[in-house]
Amino acid sequence: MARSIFKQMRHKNLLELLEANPLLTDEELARNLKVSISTIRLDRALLGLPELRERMRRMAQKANQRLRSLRQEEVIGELLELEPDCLALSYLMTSKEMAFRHTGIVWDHYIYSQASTLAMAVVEADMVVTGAARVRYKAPAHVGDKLIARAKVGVRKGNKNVVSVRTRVGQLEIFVGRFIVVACSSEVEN
Amino acid sequence: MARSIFKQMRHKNLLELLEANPLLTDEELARNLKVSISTIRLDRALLGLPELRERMRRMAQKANQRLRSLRQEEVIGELLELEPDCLALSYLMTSKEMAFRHTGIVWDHYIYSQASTLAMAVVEADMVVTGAARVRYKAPAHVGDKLIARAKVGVRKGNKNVVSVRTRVGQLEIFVGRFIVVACSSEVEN
DNA sequence: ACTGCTGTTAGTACCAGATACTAAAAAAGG
DNA sequence: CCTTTTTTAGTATCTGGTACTAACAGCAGT
Repeated sequence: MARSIFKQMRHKNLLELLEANPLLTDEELARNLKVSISTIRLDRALLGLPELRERMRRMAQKANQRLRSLRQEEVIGELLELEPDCLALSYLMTSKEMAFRHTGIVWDHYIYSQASTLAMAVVEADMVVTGAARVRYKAPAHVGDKLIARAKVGVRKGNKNVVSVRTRVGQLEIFVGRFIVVACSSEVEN
Repeated sequence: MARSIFKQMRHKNLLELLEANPLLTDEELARNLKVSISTIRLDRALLGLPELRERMRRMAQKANQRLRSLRQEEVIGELLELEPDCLALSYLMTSKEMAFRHTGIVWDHYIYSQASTLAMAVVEADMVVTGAARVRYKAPAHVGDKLIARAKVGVRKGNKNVVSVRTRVGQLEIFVGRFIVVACSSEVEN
């Protein structure tokens, strides 16, 4: 029973190592954790972690998609719902990289970025640009908070759309913003 | 001599195929170009193109770096001047990673981030937080533009500071923002 | 027609980093 | 001491290659 604690620790370390650097071979992992390659393979199997090549393949594929897909990945956060010219919903998990050094308070520009990209995504046009915005941060967001942003399209005047975005953490509303999103009628072609 | 033209064409096609999709195996490339695998290998050797795994490895590494840089690189730009509670100046070189893929127009949130972090930097306090902002993007910034942001501290009411930020590219003013920066008297210690 | 050269294909041996599986050794616990 | 868990060792096999050798196709020049 005592050993299973070592095992759990090793699994935790393994996950952390791969999180930090997914490009480690089993051999390097083994050296790092001071166990045999066999053990690493066994642990990976138990944890359902794919082999190096598969990990590389996935990262490469993701990178590839990111380079040409635009809409999906350029939205900061994960797009959960989209009804063009009406509303949109996105989810952003905050990590410690997004926070102020030691306070754990998330930088405002991450919240802004999620809101701004969502506001742009919800407007259906060949090309969109943020023209202006008025934003208010009602409460600080902390590392680990799950930010749910909801965009609603308001009035439209010519090529200008007013999009309201409200961001919540649980029940608490932490951010309200109003974006003027300008639709440029494919001024610059693809 | 006539065949060397075919060869050149094939090399061109090979390069284009790999540009479009770097995740093709030699076998797939061979099928695509209707030659043998040997020929593909030979061509790759001649053109100095790495094998699939190496290509994946490079992409994965790049993706890894980019993920890190996007999140960790505190987008501030370079602080050129700082006179606490008075004014500050920062410089941000825009790269293609900061732009909307096909147009070369820089995402608004990068411009916002530079301005916002500068506004926070100029306020002298143990801890600062952006409370609200009103921003206007007057002209698009393009990849390669050097953004110069200038922050000026305005009125102060209690722990709230009004900071104006103006961003220029050369002579052209592309951004104006007014930030409410809240100084928290070290509510959360380091 | 013979020779020389370029370009292409085929085939073999080998490698890294794995999987999948079997077996055995080591470490506790009872 | 015996049982069970955990770890290690070893073998066969796979993929997507490298590196190298050999053969063949086709045309050019003499």
